[in-house]
Amino acid sequence: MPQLSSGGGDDLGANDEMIAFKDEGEQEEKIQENAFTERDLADLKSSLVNESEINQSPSAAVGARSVRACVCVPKHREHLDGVSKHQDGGMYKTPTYPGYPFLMLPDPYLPNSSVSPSSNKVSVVQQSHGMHPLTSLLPYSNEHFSPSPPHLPTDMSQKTGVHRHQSQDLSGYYSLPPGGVGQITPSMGWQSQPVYPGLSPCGFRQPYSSNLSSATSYSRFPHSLMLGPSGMHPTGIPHPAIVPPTGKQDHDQYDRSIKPQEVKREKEPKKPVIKKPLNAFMLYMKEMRAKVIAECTLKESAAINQILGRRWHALTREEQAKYYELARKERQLHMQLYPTWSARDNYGKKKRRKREKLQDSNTDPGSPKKCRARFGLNQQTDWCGPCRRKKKCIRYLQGGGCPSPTSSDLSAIDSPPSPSPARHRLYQHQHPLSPGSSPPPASPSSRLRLSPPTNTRSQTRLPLQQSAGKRSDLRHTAAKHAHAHLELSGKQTHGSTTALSAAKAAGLSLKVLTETQ
DNA sequence: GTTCCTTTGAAGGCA
DNA sequence: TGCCTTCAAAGGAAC
Repeated sequence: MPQLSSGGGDDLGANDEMIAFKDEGEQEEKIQENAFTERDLADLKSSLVNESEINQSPSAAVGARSVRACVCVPKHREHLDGVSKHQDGGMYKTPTYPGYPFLMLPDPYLPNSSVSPSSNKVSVVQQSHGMHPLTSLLPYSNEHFSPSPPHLPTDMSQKTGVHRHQSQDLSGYYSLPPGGVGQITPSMGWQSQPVYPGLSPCGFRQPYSSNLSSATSYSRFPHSLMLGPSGMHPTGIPHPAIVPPTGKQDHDQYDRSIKPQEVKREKEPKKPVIKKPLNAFMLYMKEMRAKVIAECTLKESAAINQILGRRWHALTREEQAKYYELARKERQLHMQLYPTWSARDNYGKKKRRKREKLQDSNTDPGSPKKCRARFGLNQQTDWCGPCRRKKKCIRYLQGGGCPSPTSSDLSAIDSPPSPSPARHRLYQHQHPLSPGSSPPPASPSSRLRLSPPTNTRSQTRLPLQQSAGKRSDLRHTAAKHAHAHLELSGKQTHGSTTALSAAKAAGLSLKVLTETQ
């Protein structure tokens, strides 16, 4: 795991944090800075039209790459290298993101995001799936908080705005409070820093000009989440991390604010949910997902994520460092915006039922706690009977109750040394093919898995076939695609740790792994 | 409509 | 302090 040395320290306002990104696009930046003309704007509009046409026939855009389908596997090694290079380029140089990072600021949350006026430079058209999440870095530039850009066309937001939804009709997306951010055109939002200085009808700029002048990232947060008093940040600036309480679906409803749902929503205002800032891997996934989908014609996120996890490990430290740095800034910004927010605030949304179930387990004879107590096990250190879980009894969670341990279970419990699951995985990570190494504690579901040490999770994950369990053949098929992809990549990276881990993650047998080695 | 799957990393809670 | 859990994104599939 690349540990960032945080060269410039963690101070949010450090200018050095912007240097790296500025260097990459400095040339274009200067050019664009001087070249913004009405002609550019016209080109921009034209590009928007073109993009719109492209979006109407996505197959055309993806088709070429999709031809490879799952056949992308054979070229994997090269592909991987290509991806790595492409990532570099994609992040900073590739023509896919012309002028990046200063010429565009598409909304990472906007599938159809095309351009952004966020920069006081000329925005350029951006393919939806090509939109670069690292545009989050853009706002970190002081430049975006410079005084109101005189060259910014007044109608620019209307032409090049960031929006989050597929529809071309922007007018209906935003129901913004009068006198608030609503005065920002729909395309303006978190990524429209250049607009802040001039806007601020609701005190938009003031809170930020001081605190976030040099290290801010709004890009990840959808402008569509610009909330009224209930959802707006105390600073008066709606942070895109704020989402309606019930998640994506509500979010969509919220965006399509002219729909009747909003009326109902207004009647029942709910406390907005501030999402967690994305970590490095999540940022990486957001960027690479589209590529993987196109290359492998996979649609199932689970399979895609496996590949992405594999590729993540294949990245160099420098490549990963970019994402770690971005994630760090995201967290810092998030921390500044919501100093009182805690990840705990969002606990229980998805797992509420499961937690309720766990709570119930405390009163159930089959609960892990009582299970251990029943068999005289140490509540903290001993395994919970047959499932060998420390704190949760898998069988109980499956609904079968915590069974009585068998003799072998008890012997396993008693047999010293009994490494903790994490230690066991760490050992396996260090000695992946160690003859005496026993498999990690069985877990029927990844939901119940134990968290391995950092960067070892994928290497110790149960084979997908197991975790898939009762999944349909379709799901298996999708997963197998990922497996095949991973398998061959593992072979082609012959002997590499990452290949091994990927192969293991893909459920390859030890025999296969050995042969691969 | 909700949950699961799948990944890694961050953060919080618990013992 | 170490371990464990939950959430963050994504979207198809299953329930």
